[in-house]
Order: sequence, then C-alpha cells, then structure tokens
Amino acid sequence: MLTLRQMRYFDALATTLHFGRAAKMTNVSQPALSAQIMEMESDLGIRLVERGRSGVILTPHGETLLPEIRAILLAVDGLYDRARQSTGVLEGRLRLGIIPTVAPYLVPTLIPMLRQRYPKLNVELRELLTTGCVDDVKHGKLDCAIIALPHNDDSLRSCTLFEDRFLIASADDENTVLLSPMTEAQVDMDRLLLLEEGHCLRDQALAVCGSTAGRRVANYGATSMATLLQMVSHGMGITLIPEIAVKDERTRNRMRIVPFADPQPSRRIGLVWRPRSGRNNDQEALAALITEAAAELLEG
Amino acid sequence: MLTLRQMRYFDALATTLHFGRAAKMTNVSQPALSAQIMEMESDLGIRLVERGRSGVILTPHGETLLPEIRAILLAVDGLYDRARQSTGVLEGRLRLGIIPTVAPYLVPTLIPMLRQRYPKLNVELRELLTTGCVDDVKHGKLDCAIIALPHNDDSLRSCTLFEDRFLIASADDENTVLLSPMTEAQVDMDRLLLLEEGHCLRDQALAVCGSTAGRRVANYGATSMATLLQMVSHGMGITLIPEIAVKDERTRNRMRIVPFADPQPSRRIGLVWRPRSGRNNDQEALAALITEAAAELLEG
DNA sequence: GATTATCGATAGGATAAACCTATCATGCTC
DNA sequence: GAGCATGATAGGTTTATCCTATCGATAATC
Repeated sequence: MLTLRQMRYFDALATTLHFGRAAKMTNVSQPALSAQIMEMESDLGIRLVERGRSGVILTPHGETLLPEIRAILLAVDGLYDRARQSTGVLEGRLRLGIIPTVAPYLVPTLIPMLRQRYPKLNVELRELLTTGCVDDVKHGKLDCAIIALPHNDDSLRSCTLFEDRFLIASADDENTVLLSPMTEAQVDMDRLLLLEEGHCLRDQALAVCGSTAGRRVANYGATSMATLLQMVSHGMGITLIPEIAVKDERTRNRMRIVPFADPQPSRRIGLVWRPRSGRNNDQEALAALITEAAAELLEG
Repeated sequence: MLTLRQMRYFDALATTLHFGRAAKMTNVSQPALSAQIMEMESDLGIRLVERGRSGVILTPHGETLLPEIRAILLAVDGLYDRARQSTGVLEGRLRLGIIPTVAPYLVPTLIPMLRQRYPKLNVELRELLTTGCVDDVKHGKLDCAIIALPHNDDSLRSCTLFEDRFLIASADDENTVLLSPMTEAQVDMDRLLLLEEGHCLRDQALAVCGSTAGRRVANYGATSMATLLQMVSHGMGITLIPEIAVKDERTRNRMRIVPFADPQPSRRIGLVWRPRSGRNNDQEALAALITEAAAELLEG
C-alpha cells in the first residue's frame, strides 16, 4: 500500500535527482530512502526513476505521476493548515435548534447580531419542539438548542440565557375586567386559550394557572403563538404571553396585556448542548450573545 | 505525521459512524482503528469525532476535513489507476532527437504515421548533431535519438533502422562529365562541397571520397543539406547526397544525381537509447515504425 | 430498578515496517 | 589505474502497528 512517506521521499528525489541529497533533505538515511522508493515502484508496478551513476532520471511514468503526487502532498499539508485555522470561536457551521415560542421573536434580533460579530459563522436554524431539540442535540443533528429549562435529560449540559416573564393577553375590548396586576387565581380557565400539545409553553401556562383537577380548559390548541394571539385579539379568549413576544405581537394585534402580581411567573430560557461536543468556547460566546439579544428585546 | 492509513480509517469511521463497523470495513481490529484515529486527532491538534455511547458524531472539524480527506484518498487511488493504464506501448511523452541530415526528410513521413498508429503518444522532436543527441540521451534529456551508426558511446544501446546509400549530386548543367555509376576516386575534391563541422555526414563524405593527405577540400561548410544542395544546383560544386534526401530535394532543386559504383557507400541510420530506460517495448515499436517510414522514402 | 447488550478505551504482548551503520559493486574523473 | 561518487545490499535495532482480552460507562430491556 502506497504511503505518504514514500511520496515525500519521491518528491525529494524528483527535486534533487540524487538519492543521497534526497535522503538528507528528508532527514533519513540513503538506504532507507532507496528502500522506500523501491517499495513504491513495486506497489505501483512501474519504474519511477532510472538509476544512473551520475544521479537519477525520472522515467516517463515518474514524470507523469510527480505532479499528482505533489498535489496530494500539498493537500495533506493543507489539512494541517485548515485544522490549525479552524480553532477560532464561532466559525464554520453551527446548527441551532430553537423552540417555536421563542424562535420568531428572538431570531430577527439574534441573527443580524451573529452575522455582524461572527461573520465566519454559518448558522443553520431549525425550529423544533423541545423534544425534537433535545433529541437532535443528543444525536448530533444539532450543535445546540434554545429551549425552556429545565430539561429532563441529564446527558446534556445547559445554561440559563434569560428569564422570560409571563403576562396575560386579552382583546382590548375584553368585557371581563382584567385586574392589573392580576393573580394566577384570577385567570378564567374557561377562557384560557393554549397552544397545541407538545409546546412547553402550554404546560407552563397550565402550571402557572393551576391546572388542578376540576378546572376545565378550552381544548382547542393553536399551532403557533401568532395564531393564538390572533384568536385572543378577536375576543375568543385570553392567554399567557411570554414577555419576549410582547413587542412583536403588539405591532400585529390590538391587545391588552397585563402583568401578573409578584412573584411574577416566568419561564427560564436556556441553551443546551452535548458536554462532549468540545465546543465550550462556542457555547459560551453564543450564550452571551443570545442573552444580549434577549435583553434588547425585553427592555422596551 | 499524518498517514494515509489514518485517513482511510477516518473515512470508514465517517461512513459507518461506528468504530467497530469501521474496523470491520477496513479489516482491522477495533482498538487498532481507535488508536489510529486518536493518533490522527493528536497530530492535527483537533477532535475529529465525538465519541458517544450510541456511535459516533463528527465534530465540525471532522466534517470540514472529511471531504478533503476523501479527495486525497481518491487521488491516491488515481495514482494506481494511472500507473496501471500507462503501461502500454508508445504512450505519453517521447522525446526524440534526430540528426539534421535525417530530420527534414524523415519527419514529414514519420510523424503522421506515429500520430495515426499511436494516438496516445506525444512526441517531442529535437534536431541535434550526433554529439548533442548522444549526450542528451545519456543524461535523460531525450528518451532516444536517430543518428548515424556506429556511435562511440557503449553506455548506450542501439539498433539499425535502415541503410542510407550515398549518391553524387551536381548541377544538371554541370560541364564536368559525371560518369554513372562513378567510383569514389573520380570525385573532384576541389569541387566537393561539405556541411559545416559537427555533422557526421561531413566526415562520412570525406571518408568515402578518401580524404588522403594532399587532396584539398573546399573549406566552406554549409549549415544544412538544403543550403548545400542549393549551392550544388547553382553550379558551385558537387556533393554527396544521402538517398533519403533525394526524393525531397529533387522537388526543390534541378540536379543531376548519380549513384556510386558497387559496392555503393552508405551510412547506417540507427536508434540509440539508454539500456536502463526500461522502455524496450517502446524502442522496438518505434524502430519498426521508423524502418517502415524509411522504406517508403527510399523505394521511389 | 436490576440486568443485559453495546460501545469505545485500555493493557500487554506479538508482528511487521522502517531505520541506521557499515559495506559493496559499479561507473566516472583525473 | 587510483580515487571519488552513486545507489544497492546486509545485519541488527528501533518504532509502528496490530491483535486478543478486558474494562468502564452508557443505553436498552425486562
């Protein structure tokens, strides 16, 4: 089997046209180089060089293969270069999963920031439910994901990005009096609209409003926050809205949005990744940037 | 130092995403493959794969390098293919030297024949004096050469291609009576025109006509057969013309060309090459073709 | 929740590849 | 013909690579 070592020796031999000098160039003894060249010729089944008393002549075969061999050696050296270069932070491809109740609000702010600060980064976004995010991160289909913590899989590492408070949204002509601030107990469960199953926000809303036995829930599940809030603005009910969505949804739907009384309920948004991924620097830098983006979204 | 073996193992690992299966694919034990991958990562200074309990995931680095590594492996396989393919007769480059008193007459016939019968052959022609031909063949600057035999260098091998008879050429209005056939003794040395020094034909002409002491020779030396024969046709003298040149030169100059009496003097044209060149098949095929081309030239 | 299966890493010893020094045979130069 | 230079060969050593057996940890299963 042909080896790179043999090619390197042949390269030196073709350069010097002299076994001794080629050996010196490759820091090896002349017999060693000679043996490797012979081995190479035997492997390929052709004579590469013509041994003469006054040095060496490449055979036509040798001359044919030389440029290809040199190209291979260059490509191999290129591997080292590329390996060395690509040790920077947030470079190359990053596959990022985001849950649907975060993605549409965070992405428009986050992506431009990423593009600006880490121009070498090529982000691939996927909007997935929590389970999808976690599974795909675990199986290496995603590098990391933005989900609501805590997650139940301790084979993944996570860190908190920001707290996302819940508020109550209703149509602005809602006849039911919404107190501000209101307590969870005041939420009329009959009128509470939720996302369809699978969305963590649905479970969180239920938890917040106390889905104790006996309290019924409107069993229609909206497919997205946008749909849900549209329903709310048309007076079909009320819902829990995460603060991160407020700014954006206000521009689209006329709604009345009131906070909960302290201690305000919230969800904790975090980043999850495989502990073995070895991209700690990347995760850290990404987390910092997301936190910054979220702060911008939440301040106004 | 990175090796091709490691790259092959990595290729298999990236394909199977499983150390055990990759090991089976490469006909090696799992620990051996594992060790090579680790060695590779250590060499490159980066993690290539992420070891998990359910198989393997490529790191971004690994994914970046994979296509390059596969390209390298393909190129190496290509070396074998090319080596195997190029074992045919008269393929690739052939650098052929020809002496000036043969080249202009043989080449127009020889080259088309070569092109037709050996389309994969790329002939590089060089017109050189005998010494140049021999030296360049010896030093590997030419693969072989067509010269007049015998040559004095026994480090080269040679074979006869064809016999090239000498004739006497004069202007067709030459007032000196040229007998036909004529003997060497009848040549008027005062009127004998020769090529400049270095051409073997000059020495052969002198040898034929007996350059015994006392017989002077016109000391003007023509630079080529064409020039020489032009001078002859203008009545400036007579000269020895090799039969191979007769057909072509007759169409350009009006001359009277008469043979020598038997035994007709001639030169032996042959092919020379390095015995170590290992292209015996090539030399043989080429010699056969040249003989054929010469026969065509000489028959008419 | 204990058991079993699977996966990659590790240990220890064997085999093969690659190397080095010293020497040889041959051709070239003076 | 002596001396020099070149690549090949010989014999012994070091280094790479490999294999079998086993381990520790995780994932799947009962």
